Amino acid sequence: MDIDFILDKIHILPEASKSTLRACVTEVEYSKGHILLRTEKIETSIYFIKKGIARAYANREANEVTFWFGKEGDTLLSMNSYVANKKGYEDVELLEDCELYQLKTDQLQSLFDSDINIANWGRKFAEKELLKTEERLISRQFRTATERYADLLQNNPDLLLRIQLGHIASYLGITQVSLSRIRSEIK
Amino acid sequence: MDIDFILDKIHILPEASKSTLRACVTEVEYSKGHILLRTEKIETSIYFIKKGIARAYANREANEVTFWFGKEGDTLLSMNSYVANKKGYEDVELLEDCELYQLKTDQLQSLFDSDINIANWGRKFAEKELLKTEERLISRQFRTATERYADLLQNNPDLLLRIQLGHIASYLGITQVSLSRIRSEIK
DNA sequence: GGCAAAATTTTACAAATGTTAAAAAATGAA
DNA sequence: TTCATTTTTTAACATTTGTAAAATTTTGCC
Repeated sequence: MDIDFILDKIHILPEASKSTLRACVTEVEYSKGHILLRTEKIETSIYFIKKGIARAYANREANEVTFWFGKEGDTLLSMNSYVANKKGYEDVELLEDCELYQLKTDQLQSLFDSDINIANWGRKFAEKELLKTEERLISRQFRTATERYADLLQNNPDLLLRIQLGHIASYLGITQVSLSRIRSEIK
Repeated sequence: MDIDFILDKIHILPEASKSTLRACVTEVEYSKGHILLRTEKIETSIYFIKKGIARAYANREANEVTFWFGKEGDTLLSMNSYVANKKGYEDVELLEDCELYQLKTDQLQSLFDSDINIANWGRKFAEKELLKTEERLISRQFRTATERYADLLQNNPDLLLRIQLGHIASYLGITQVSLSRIRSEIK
């Protein structure tokens, strides 16, 4: 997935500003299983996923809880590092070999102060992520695990094929045994 | 709670930009029980709460589910209207007589295009709301209803005194009967 | 293909939460 | 204060979801 496409999908940028922003982006590759972001670390980059999938999880006593999946075109970042310059609460693991666009946050921050188009691009980025996050919060409160699984099946069938069910169950907030029960009832 | 304090709490603004923004703000008052935002309506204003509390809820088949409380200093808006200019999924009811600062979103949008400081203020606003929303999402996934009640008791004890328990239970994602059980075990 | 390891499903039982209805307590208006 | 209304708690039972362990299926590698 092309970097121009990803940047414009967030918010259309005038060509001059887009060139400026694109000039800060570098490409990196990591293998499946690589831990890209680590809890307790202040991350200094954000990433756009060119190819591959990843999951964010946090440790809850003995077991880990997955709360985010990202795929091609999605943005991968520690929200706490990006917004508040604090340690994150999540690890991010690559679930496939990944190609990523990397952007240093300090460079982005100075562009925010000098280029109003990029400032508004950053605003739209946060706003769109906010809307997605609020929708997920509401979905979690409103819909049963069965309904949320059906949503996933409808809207992201590829994730179900690419990600193992233990992680999906954790993401849905249920045990793998419950997810198996749900799947056996649906089919 | 003063408008300057609320604006600066989001992101410090140079005095000139703050005056510009403040000039767009008007004060309004509504009584307890007033429905300020309505599902299925594209809202054209956002509000800052000077005094009072409110809740956002959506209808889930027969019963309504509360997913947000706001109090003094909080921002009250339909995220879907503000970000995507679409109908919201929530009603917002005032739970006390309220004094509000009102800001028309079309005025704010044009300030975003002309004043880089206000654009970055809007960016920080979205980013901070995003961080809060992500933390709530994770808390909902990680913590039991009992723990989330304890959090509320610790961080927002005033809400428990000001809001009836049926709404609190709905916000925590449990029935009022379960909340009563939790309360009887804690005390 | 065949084997070992990993992932998924199934089973049986335990624990937590929901439902419905009734009792008790708190609130507010005359 | 008193009474009616609303809110909160309690009780009994049904349903859902979790836990632990075993059985089955899938995956990856030689």
